[in-house]
Amino acid sequence: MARIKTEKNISRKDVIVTKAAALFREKGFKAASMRDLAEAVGVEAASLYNHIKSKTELLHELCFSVANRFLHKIDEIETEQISSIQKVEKLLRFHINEMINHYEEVYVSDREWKHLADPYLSNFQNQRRIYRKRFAAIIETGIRNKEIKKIDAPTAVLIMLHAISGIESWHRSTQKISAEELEENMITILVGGLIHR
Amino acid sequence: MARIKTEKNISRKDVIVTKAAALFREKGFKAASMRDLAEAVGVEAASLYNHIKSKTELLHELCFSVANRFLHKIDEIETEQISSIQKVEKLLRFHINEMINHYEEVYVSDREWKHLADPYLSNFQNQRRIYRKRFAAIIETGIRNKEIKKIDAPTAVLIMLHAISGIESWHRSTQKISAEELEENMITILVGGLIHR
DNA sequence: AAGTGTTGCTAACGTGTGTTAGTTGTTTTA
DNA sequence: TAAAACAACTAACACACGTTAGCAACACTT
Repeated sequence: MARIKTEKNISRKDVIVTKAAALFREKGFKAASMRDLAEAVGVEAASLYNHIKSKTELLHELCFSVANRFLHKIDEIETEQISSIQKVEKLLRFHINEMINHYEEVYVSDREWKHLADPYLSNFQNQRRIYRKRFAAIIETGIRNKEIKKIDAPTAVLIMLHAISGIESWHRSTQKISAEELEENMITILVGGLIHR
Repeated sequence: MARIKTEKNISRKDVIVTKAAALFREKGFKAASMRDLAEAVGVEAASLYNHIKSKTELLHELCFSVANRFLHKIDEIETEQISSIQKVEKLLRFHINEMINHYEEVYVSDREWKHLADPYLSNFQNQRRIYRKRFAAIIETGIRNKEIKKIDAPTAVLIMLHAISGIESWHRSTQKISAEELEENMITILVGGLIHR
């Protein structure tokens, strides 16, 4: 009888959630079936339900664990005594590293949250909206201090966050530059722009 | 008997494809059912098949019509006698306007192409890869001419293209800045960067 | 070694899916 | 106005899906 292998401190549920992230990323939440997931885990579909409540529960867990990591980080950054530009850069670097190191979870949280069911859906959307407002507030402070150009802050946030989700393409490309190079390039372009002066 | 209304030069198939774009954008390709689509069109599900071959055909049409518009544009821009930065800006403005004015089709083409079936899938991926290489080539020329900073061109392309897909959030936000403002802000940030000099 | 909870299995249910067949009604053509 | 082409309908099929019930095998405690 095939058992789900676990190492210490990793529950069988964690194994399932992790495999689910990879699967949802690859196929999309709706297109990924519980039978697919079972195969990836090495078990029959019904057996999954000894560890999880439902397919959507997997999505909840993924989306909110990612969202919470970002919320904690912005909590931390807001209180630091550094310039706005430095705050923006720090937040961006965190996003970039999350996308590099926890690719599948972050990607799924970003693209598949639409398939959450209420009340989780509204909750998630709220968190997201608030997070973006706080990000925009940092930028607006920077504009008032003349560190940052006079731009529409929400638009800037939208550009930054979506630009980072492009790391998806980096992950899948065959000729990758290193993670460090990627990070530096993204910061250069997003913060400093394209034009050579 | 409920008939699909058409105006001149718009076939019933076009009506279906357009409604499909809106539906696929809202729910995702997999989650959108033919019965949903039928309801949006105002007809029974089976009736759709008098006009289309299959559900995936709808996705093909959407993806490739969008892809072709971008390919034509880059053909045009490549031959122009302007600086690399100007070419980049022109291409970006085209992307932005496509995203503003043909939101649903562009969005679906961007996010749902994974659900294409071979040989369409490989075909689409190829076109996409080639398009990005041509975009990167423009940037590399700019770098050699010292118009553009020494950055990794593929990374720059990835940032630009994904940043633009963020216009999705603009579409759904309640307090929108105008389309013109959006365009100018995006160009400012993407081409000129964040830092005030 | 016995007992107990855990984790797996098989079988199956109910529902929703894309799609086809066959028919009826409507518009266009001759 | 009759015939031909088109576009809608109802009914149904075959299949894949998420999930549950009931039972068997394993692992750990005492």
